[in-house]
Amino acid sequence: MHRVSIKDVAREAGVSASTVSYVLNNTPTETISGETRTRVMAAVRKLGYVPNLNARSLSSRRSNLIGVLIPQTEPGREFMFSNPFYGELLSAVEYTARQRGYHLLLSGTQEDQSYLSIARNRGVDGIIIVGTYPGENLTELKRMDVPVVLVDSYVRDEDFHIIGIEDREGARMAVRYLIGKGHRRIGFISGSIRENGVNMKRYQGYCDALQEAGLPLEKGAVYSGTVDYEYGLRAAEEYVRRGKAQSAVFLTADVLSMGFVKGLRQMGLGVPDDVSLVSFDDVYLANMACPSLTTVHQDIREKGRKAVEVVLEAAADREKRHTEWILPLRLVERDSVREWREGE
Amino acid sequence: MHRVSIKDVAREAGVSASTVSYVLNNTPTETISGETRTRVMAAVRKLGYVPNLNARSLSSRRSNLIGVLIPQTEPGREFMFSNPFYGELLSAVEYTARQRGYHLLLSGTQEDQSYLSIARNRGVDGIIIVGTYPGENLTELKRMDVPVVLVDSYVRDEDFHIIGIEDREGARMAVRYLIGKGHRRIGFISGSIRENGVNMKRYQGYCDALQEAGLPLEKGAVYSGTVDYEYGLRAAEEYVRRGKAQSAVFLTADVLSMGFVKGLRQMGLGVPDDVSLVSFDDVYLANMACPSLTTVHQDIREKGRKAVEVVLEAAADREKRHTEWILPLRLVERDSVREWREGE
DNA sequence: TCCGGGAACTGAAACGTTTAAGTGAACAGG
DNA sequence: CCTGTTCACTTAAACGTTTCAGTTCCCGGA
Repeated sequence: MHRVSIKDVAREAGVSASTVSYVLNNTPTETISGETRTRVMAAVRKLGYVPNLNARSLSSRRSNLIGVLIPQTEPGREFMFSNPFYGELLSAVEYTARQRGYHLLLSGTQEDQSYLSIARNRGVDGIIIVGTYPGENLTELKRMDVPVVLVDSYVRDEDFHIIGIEDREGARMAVRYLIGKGHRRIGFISGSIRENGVNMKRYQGYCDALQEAGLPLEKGAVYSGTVDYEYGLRAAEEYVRRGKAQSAVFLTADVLSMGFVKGLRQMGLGVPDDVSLVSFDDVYLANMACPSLTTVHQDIREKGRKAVEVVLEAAADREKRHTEWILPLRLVERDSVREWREGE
Repeated sequence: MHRVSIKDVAREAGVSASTVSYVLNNTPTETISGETRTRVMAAVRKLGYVPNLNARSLSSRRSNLIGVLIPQTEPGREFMFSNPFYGELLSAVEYTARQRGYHLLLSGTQEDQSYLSIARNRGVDGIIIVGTYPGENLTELKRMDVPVVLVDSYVRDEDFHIIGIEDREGARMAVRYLIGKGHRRIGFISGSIRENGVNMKRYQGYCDALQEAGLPLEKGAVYSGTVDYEYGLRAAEEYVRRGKAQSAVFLTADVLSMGFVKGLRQMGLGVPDDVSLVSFDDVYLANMACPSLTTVHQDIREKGRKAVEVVLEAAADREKRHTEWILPLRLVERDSVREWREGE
């Protein structure tokens, strides 16, 4: 079965292949007569022709393809979306890209290199990398001269575009809120706190808030593991084992909260009656949870949309090496915090 | 900046381009000497060469790309993953594909045609379509002579591969379970019940179970809308408005349950105290919910894995026009159902 | 009548691979 | 010494576009 190509259309319409190409890419209208144009389009329709995008990419060096790299949080674990945040972000990215006539080349990533060399040679027009990557790949990335947008990464580099949020400020906002509700001893639960990582930033915000309220920083109030439901469960156990010293907790992701709440419940404790908590992200889950979560809201759709816009702008104008977009945060009050009275 | 091509490697290694190609695709080892092989590999490494996959696809008519089409449930709504089921499925698909050396070309779909003509011309090696599509596209799909796997679709066609579950049987299992717990009046909440659709199948299962227990089918016990959290909320309101006639409810998706539970709670009703419910899918959310959901479990990872395997097998052997895989279901008992005593 | 110039195309090279077919050297068998 | 095989490559033709550089043709102006 012969796939119909541009030549078939040309023959059918009685013109050359290049004319067909010009019509299809509607080059400035003056150079092709209306009559030819309609004849070509008729042939296209009649034969059911659709261009071969591989050939187009090869020839034009544009692919209308955006590479998207999403972290696979644990090696060997299928569910890269163990945190629904990624699903929502991806969804927003896909939607925006599709509106603009782009498709997504999706790859999960463990912390291996392979994904890079692959993603690059599809000839993608740009790459959106979500999350945090070790620095050694970056030089490789630079070599390929393709616009790169780093979403939620701690890396700062003059050759990459950045989309992020005020992690530190957001965390401070959350903890300050708890303090405003009367809490004096506040825990911190997060993924692994690595130098310059997102969790580190949020930890700093946590410290900031305590400090400005003159509250002590307790070593035993900090829990650090992985960002998923299971760790939330474990953190709850640990919290009880350590003696339930804090009346409130700040968690760096909503999924963590989901696990934490569940873990507490299994041990007979309730939120917010026994422990208050505020978390981070405001994934749609946060509102579904019970209690619904008071959380630092970030606009995930906007983040995804922005990522696509930035990558496409940079693709159109390769002079743009570096832009930085820090999206605003706000606290959403729901039902996971209660007031704490002095001496309770 | 010149992208290094196979010719550069050839020059560097002092061989022809085709030799390089043969080495890279490691054709049967006898035909290339070990010495040449190492020299080529050295050149590849030295120059940092990586093949251009577009060119490769164009020439070899294989792309190592799988097209994945995920329904965007509502037009204009970014979150195609409003049902986390899709995220989990996609994740499993991506993981399996990556293991096999394939990448994913992702596109959301409204019920328009455009996505098809696009997906096809990337020269994907196969297409995985999730959910249900109107029939008119199918003839178009057939024309493109590419293996197609339909996941959770009602369409049966000798030219497509099918992966699904026993929807009807699963629903029956769920409702039978409720009956076993003593419930006599049981509601049904689902997305729109269209001819031959998944929801129709589950509705039939619901009817089966009632019938075999000699229970009447009540018109007012059926709620049909869209498969998302919001409709779950609205269904709860409607349930109360109609007089809370049923002591238990079967919902066709976990997200629906999430909304329903929340909606009830807002009106002062509790699950399972006032209403029992069992739902469908066993998305990871189902276990996080409170109460955790008794639900019909389907193995989403397995579904995704199978989809990739089938599509790749079919790509390797174009004689395989049609296979059908119906994955098993089982009921997972959690905390959303309580026993109902006669005359309560 | 000739010339210049624009409109409306066409020709052909290029994009970077794969792969069928071809080539030459080495070598074994007779 | 000739012939046939095998080994280890190389040649060149695709694959289906885009796009630069022509080429025709026609028309208006001098």
